[in-house]
Amino acid sequence: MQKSLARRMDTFRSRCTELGMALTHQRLVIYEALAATDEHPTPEAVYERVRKSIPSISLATVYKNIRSFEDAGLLRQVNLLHESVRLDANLDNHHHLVCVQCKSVTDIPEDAIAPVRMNGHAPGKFRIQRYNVEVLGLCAHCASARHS
Amino acid sequence: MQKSLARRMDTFRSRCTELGMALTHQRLVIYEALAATDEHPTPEAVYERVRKSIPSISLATVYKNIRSFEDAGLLRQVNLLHESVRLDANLDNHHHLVCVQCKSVTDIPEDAIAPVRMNGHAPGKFRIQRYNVEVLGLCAHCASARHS
DNA sequence: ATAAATGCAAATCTTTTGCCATCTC
DNA sequence: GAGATGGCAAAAGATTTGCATTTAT
Repeated sequence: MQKSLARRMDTFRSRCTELGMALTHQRLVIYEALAATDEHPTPEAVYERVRKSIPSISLATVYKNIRSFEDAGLLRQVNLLHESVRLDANLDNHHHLVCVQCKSVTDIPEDAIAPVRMNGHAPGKFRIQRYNVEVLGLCAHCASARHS
Repeated sequence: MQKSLARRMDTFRSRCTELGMALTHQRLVIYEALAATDEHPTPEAVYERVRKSIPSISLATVYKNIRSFEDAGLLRQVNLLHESVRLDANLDNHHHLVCVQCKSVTDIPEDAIAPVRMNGHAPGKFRIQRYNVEVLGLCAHCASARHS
């Protein structure tokens, strides 16, 4: 079951208090816009939505808060993994090891991972073509740096 | 086994010819820079590398060619999935259905997918934290639009 | 010779920053 | 009232575009 909007807002409020983040009107509206949808909006899209209730809000404020929410663990980027576009000339099907710390990306062959399968029914009428697995964790280097 | 650089360059040449793309010096050098590494460089990084052999090359040329290579299926973005940053307030562990056509992203609960496991040994000394699965394919809407 | 590709500069888009006014605690 | 936050405008970055020149076929 998905967490209800009300519960998410509660979590939001407590976490803000916990971190000493002021509960401003704009913050509440921005977070609600995010928590109320599962459409993975862009910052721009969030801005447009929030503008409906706070026409004077600034795009910079939206960006600043998105940042704060990420830092607070209240938000994730769908691709939190790489700071910018990354390219890959390896056309063989493969998966990635992504270091959550240094953001390095390492290819792993497709067969290094047990075949992924949906449990039961495919959701909706989605026509599956392939699976992309990102293995998140700490690379050897970052893992050992932790011991310092 | 990974395809050798030489083989990749062969594929590159044939595909270019096939598509009527001129085999310019810059193109060869750019593609080689990409094919010779698995470091997932940014466009900027590619530019810097290519500049070593063609100091006069323009960043715009690098961008233009990256585009062409993607279109030609000679290159993939690691996150080919979304055109820009996408946000997600759903903090529960979950996976994504990504429509390769309309780029829509839909959450699916973690347990909709059979637990992912590495076959045998974890590569290197990578310390695995969690798995992120992207199920790529066509959403119901785009799948049906195909029949037109 | 023709069509495509390059290089350059300017344009566009996205995201961040600095600073003062304002608001929360 | 002190410190955090918002708004605005400017800055910084990333990517694209237009156009004249050069290059591949």
